[in-house]
Amino acid sequence: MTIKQVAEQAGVSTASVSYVLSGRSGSPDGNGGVAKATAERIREVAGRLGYSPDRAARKIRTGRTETILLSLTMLSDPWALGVIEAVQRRAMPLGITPMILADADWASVLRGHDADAVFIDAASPGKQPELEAFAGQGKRLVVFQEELPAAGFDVIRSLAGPGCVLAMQHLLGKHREIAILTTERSRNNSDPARFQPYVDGLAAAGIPLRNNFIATFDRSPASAYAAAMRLLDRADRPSAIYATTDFAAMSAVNAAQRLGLRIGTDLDVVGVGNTEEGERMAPSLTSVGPEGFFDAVAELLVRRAQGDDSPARVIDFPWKIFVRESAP
Amino acid sequence: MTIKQVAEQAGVSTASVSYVLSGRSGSPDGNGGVAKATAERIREVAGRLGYSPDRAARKIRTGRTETILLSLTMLSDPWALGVIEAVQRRAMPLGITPMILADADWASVLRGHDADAVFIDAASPGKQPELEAFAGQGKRLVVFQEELPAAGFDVIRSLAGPGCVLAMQHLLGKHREIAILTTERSRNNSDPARFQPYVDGLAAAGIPLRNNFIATFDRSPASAYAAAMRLLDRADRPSAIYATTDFAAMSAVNAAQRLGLRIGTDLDVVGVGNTEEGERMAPSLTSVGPEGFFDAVAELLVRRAQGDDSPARVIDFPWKIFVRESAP
DNA sequence: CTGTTAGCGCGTTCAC
DNA sequence: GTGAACGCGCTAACAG
Repeated sequence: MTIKQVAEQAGVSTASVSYVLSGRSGSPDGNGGVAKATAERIREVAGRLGYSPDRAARKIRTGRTETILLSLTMLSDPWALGVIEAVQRRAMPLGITPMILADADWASVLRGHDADAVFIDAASPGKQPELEAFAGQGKRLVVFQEELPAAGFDVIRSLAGPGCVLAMQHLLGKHREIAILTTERSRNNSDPARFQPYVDGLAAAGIPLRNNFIATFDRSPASAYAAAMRLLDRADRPSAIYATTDFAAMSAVNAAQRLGLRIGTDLDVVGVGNTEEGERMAPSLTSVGPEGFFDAVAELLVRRAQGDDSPARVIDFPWKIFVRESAP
Repeated sequence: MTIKQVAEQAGVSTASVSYVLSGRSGSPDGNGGVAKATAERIREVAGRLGYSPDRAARKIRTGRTETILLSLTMLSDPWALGVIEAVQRRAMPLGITPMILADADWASVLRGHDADAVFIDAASPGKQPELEAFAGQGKRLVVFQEELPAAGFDVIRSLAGPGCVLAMQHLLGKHREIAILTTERSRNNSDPARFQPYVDGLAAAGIPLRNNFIATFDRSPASAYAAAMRLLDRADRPSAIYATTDFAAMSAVNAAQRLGLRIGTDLDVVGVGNTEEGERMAPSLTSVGPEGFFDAVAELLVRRAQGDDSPARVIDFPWKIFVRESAP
């Protein structure tokens, strides 16, 4: 089905078909200077033949793909679902399709695939040159990262640092045996916002750092569960766990329950991210997080996808603590 | 960065650049009849300029996008993650990028976006004409569905029916108060494979069907959780729950635990799908499911994406029951 | 006001 | 190793 076949069937030129179906240019009736009757006939034929323009061909001329790419590292994380859902809701009504790239190397994919806007949820600060290069090629990026400047691409961040301080303060009000469940990356301080508050919080309370109270996991729920088990399945287990993501906190709760520990009594757990899933689980999860974050991401992406050319910005979100059953 | 700029810089024609960089056609050295030295120079220039071909332009000529589209209805379902992970693993090494379409109307997206192969995880039988139309346009579809014939598109199914019979038999060995947690769609018998075994199983055991032992949920985990609560939070609660997905079963376990019920003692829960998450949760989930399913899906998709033109097939997977703690 | 002609953009590939 | 046509849709310029 090409535009040419539609034009033939309708007895007009391809130009007329294009004008009518893309609704661009010319008169405000949306027919681009084509008589109403003709426009109607064209639409009828296009409908009958099931024609719809080849996006690739269109892209070559217009530079637009009507697409937003979401590069998400950990799809199993409710955080990712939050992003997807918000973007979906905002973009679909405008005819923009959100495509998800799971846990892949965004750099290599971005090289070839062109979306009108791209969201990247995990870029180490070292990738800044690469990101700048893409931005220089005219790709519109929105990067979720806590340390990068807005060097040609938007940076959206949510100040996890102060938020995590709140989480630790909450636990320190009742506990001294506090373990941390975090990612390897975080632990190496390539992402200090979530790890440092643990160290500083203990130090401020005069509690020494214990190596066997530090457990790390990689991106799979399985490994978070195993890491939590390592912390809990022994005599000198901690009385509280500070988990650097909600999903890890949920795994910790599962592990604790498996061991017969009562959450909120034998063990307090605090997560980071304040996801809906955490709020809903039993027991509900105490967590720190931003408010309105997903909608802001969606809003920004859609604006950029529609060609907003204003200077790149850094957008911050304040965090607060949501106290629930897992750490009363 | 276009092919023309690379050609200029290297002092050759665009044809030579294309031959070298796409590695197609002609001589087996992969240079398409371009001298080694020239090929080297071209590669060097392309690398220096950071060139990479525009996929849209390439698609217009070759008809290939090097892309597989996965239309997945419920990303939060571990089942979806299983599909993604398997396809990722199989496709990436071949330079094929899997793109995910979350919970969207595949029909409208498919109209415009062209992937080399498309996986659709939820198509009601009524959509057959639409699917056939797409297949007729040369789109390669793989549909996960239990009733459709292979009408121009591949159908992969896993005989949930017999599997669910196993699940019910397992519960009927110990219980008479068995509730079902299922989707609205399933209940209307638009997907009888998972619902009918419940009805038939009870009938065969001479147990009357009770309307208040039937609870339905839609695609969100929240609603599965709420549905489970409706079943459990009352005096005449069932002693076992047959959930038509693993993710619903997990929600039921959470709900039961919140109510203080002991899983495997006060309440048995069986899921459908046999997901890794279910296996890992505490208590581990008894479930029925196929073996090797994800890899088969990935294998088929990749073959189709690479142009396999053999007749469309229906592929079946036998199911078995995996007995674990949630229903010993 | 209605419609067409023709060239563009980019990578591929046939014929020389 | 190259020239040039090709595929598809968009749109400026032009003609009735």
